[in-house]
Amino acid sequence: MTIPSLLSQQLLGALKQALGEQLPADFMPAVTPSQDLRFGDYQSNAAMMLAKQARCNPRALATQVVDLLGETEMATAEIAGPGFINFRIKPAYYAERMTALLSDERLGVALTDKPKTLVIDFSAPNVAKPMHVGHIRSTIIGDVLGRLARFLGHKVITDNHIGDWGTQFGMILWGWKNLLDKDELEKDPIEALLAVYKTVNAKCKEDESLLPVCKAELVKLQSGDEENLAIWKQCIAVTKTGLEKIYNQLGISFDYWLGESAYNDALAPLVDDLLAKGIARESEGAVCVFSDGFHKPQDDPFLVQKDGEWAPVPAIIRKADGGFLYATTDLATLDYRTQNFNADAIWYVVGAPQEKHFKQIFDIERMRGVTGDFRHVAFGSILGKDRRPFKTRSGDTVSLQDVIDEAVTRAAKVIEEKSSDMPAEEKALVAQQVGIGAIKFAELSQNRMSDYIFDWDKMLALTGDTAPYLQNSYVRVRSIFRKIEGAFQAPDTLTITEPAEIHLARLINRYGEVVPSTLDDCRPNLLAAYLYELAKAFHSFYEACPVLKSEGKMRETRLALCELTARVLKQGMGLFGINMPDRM
RNA sequence: GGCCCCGUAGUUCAAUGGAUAGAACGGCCCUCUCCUAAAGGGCAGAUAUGGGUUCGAUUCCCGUCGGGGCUACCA
Repeated sequence: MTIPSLLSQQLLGALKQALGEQLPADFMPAVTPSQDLRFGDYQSNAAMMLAKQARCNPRALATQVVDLLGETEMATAEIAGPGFINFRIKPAYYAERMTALLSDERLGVALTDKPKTLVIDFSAPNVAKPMHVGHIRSTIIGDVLGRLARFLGHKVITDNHIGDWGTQFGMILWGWKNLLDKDELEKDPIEALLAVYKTVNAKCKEDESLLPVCKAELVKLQSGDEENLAIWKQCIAVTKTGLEKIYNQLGISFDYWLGESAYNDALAPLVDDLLAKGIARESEGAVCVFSDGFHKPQDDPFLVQKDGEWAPVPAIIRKADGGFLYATTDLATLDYRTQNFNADAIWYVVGAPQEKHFKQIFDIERMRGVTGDFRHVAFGSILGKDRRPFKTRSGDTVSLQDVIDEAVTRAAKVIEEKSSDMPAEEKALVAQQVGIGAIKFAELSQNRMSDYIFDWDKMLALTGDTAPYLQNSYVRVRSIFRKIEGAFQAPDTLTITEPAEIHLARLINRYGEVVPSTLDDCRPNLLAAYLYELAKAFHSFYEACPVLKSEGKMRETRLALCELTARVLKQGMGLFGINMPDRM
């Protein structure tokens, strides 16, 4: 059990005594880490909240509660300000918990008591288009949510819902037959396909007669033409190979690659079913789902205000020409996941602009009586220097492979400067770990909802609040352990006294609180901030408290602090899919 | 027009309604005969604007200004 939950229980007991009947039945006092260490380790504002309801003086209530709490083995409570109850944890208590952590593989992170079957839908690039920086957010955040959920005991299914059935195939098919450079296809398949697509796209703009020809190719594909199907399959195959290459470099993998095309056969019956149930109806030739009036107009994803009136914005699930859309596929995909995977939670890691789309999808499920923890884990846009979103349609953005290459190159350069004597093979490996780590950490340390401006130097920075900073603290620990004789022996007791030791102990003990809360709100930046703080505390400790030169209990304690710091850093960064090198 | 997101140091980002708003980069000043200086210690510097709710507001509510997104047959 974490320290704040223990404190919360103690506090509840004291509040019950103090307030008796006046305490609300299901009240659980919040105990949170203090923002400023001058106010102790943890604080609660429960007295201020309750005093209002009970109509008493908050400071008086807090004083009464603090008297009841008294001093425990764990902490001393004190009152401050308008009625804060501050808890100061005793170093000996931290020490005691740490000896337990030394033999705990989970380092204090409890398994969830409500395991879910969770499908995470992320990355989802399009076939025949290379991944660009815009795919970074979904890919990295989705992967991390999967790792976190698994670690916490959920059954996780990751699914790459690739765009393999879009209208772009009309142009690609025509281009494949008329323009494709077979040599280029050998060398860099995705680039070759992209080039074809771009060329055809340009040609269509010049020559209006071409577009219908491309559309005809698409229709042929969709009606099962063998030649076109064969080409289409090849496009998917080469794209997948290219994508795998990038995912491998990033250390990311998927349980399934169920693209849009996997749901083709389900679309027509789905629309028929929605029509039969009266959830969808025809309008202007298309089949649409309209508002059922469940929500207030301003919260209704099927309504928009126009000229002072609420006008319908239906979800179209079948076009007037009979074609199906994004929404149709997503509904069919959701059905598949709930039925075949028995998913009770489905999280979509998709950009914020699609918020309305998902609100509609989830609302249609509500109308159909399908329930579950369906979430749109949205994130902000990556902007160009002009503060406008990168244009993905025109294709002139930075490719993900270029970002990776540049990151590794930059890391390699620093390694060459700092550790020129390292074997070449290790240099290459460390450059990979540092470079990729830098990219991932730059993404994960940001609030996922914020837009950010793409900047090479920021994304690939190797100093400051970055992965290499954390990796370096790990490296420093490993370096210490290389210098002691024999393996690390966990001592039975620890004695922490120095401020730097206490602070490090405080943060190590907090790991078990941070990991679950990071998943609760799908906010990797909480864990990133914690890990950075831990690394920072370690670097300070490292400067202030010599380990190898100390003796006896002090040395044992410091070695244990080093060991636990390293374990937390390694495991925490592992949850981010970032590797920690032993040397750098 | 309506709905959603956003506006914090020179720059890029943090902050479940909490106390003196944190970092990083950049700038200035210190620390390597000492476990990896990819480090540590210090200085300067910010909540767009006007109201409201609250013991307390960067956070919640209303208005103004500014940026972005969405707003029926693309994904």
